Amino acid sequence: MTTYQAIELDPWVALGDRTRRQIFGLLARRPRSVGELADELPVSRPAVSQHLKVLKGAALVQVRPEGTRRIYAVDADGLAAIRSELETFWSAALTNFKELVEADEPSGTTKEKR
Amino acid sequence: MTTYQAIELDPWVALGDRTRRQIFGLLARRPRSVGELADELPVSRPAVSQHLKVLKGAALVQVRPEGTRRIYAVDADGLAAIRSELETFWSAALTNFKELVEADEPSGTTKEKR
DNA sequence: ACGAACGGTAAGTTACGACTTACCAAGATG
DNA sequence: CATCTTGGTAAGTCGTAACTTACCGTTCGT
Repeated sequence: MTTYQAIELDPWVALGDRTRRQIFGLLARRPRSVGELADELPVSRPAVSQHLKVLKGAALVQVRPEGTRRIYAVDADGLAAIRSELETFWSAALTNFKELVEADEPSGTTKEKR
Repeated sequence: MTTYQAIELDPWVALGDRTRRQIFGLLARRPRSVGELADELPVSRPAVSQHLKVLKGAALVQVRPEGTRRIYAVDADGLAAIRSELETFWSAALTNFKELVEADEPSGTTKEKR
């Protein structure tokens, strides 16, 4: 229990790692086996395995057994989840900007003095 | 030179941290000073300062001096950047899914979700 | 000018994430 | 069955991110 063996359900944390984002990018292109991924990355196969575990814990990828191989693919639902969370930030920020532009706000929600 | 004082330009890494995502979420709602942020978070003010430095390095926030206070706000461009990167994953995955669906129709390979 | 408010930086501690190698389990293949 | 392939897991090392407290520079108020 030294590493990210523990359940990691935060997709942001999962994609926060460069290597995992690379893996995710490769899988977005097309599903691949663990070995295939490792071949295209500068890390060992076990490392890829561990990263996949995190991505899977974050519901960003899915596995499909195929003989002795495990074919990984991106999980559309998980991707949609983090996407919508980003949209939340986005719309909140946009709303905020609009209020700033309008500059004079009757409602007391915007003004804050301290 | 102990911490994230170094330039951090990766927005994914920046948002990978829970506290920073909280800060970012607060700023998305409305701009705030460092002290205001620290008041709403379970960490010290210097910690907030350090997180803001990372977010700024990732071009996710902007600063505006106002007296002795520094008003931080989300940077629309930075947010747009990470947003479009996510869209890249999204469209790639969608294309991939379509290919998969179109690919195996004849054989006994049926629908499989999750 | 003095002190308080505000915030950035330094320095140091601590926890944990990202690797590695070694080993083990399970399915294909002869 | 023996063995090769494929991958997940264990154990351990190492670097660094996320905190803390202490300190310092600025700007405002009196």
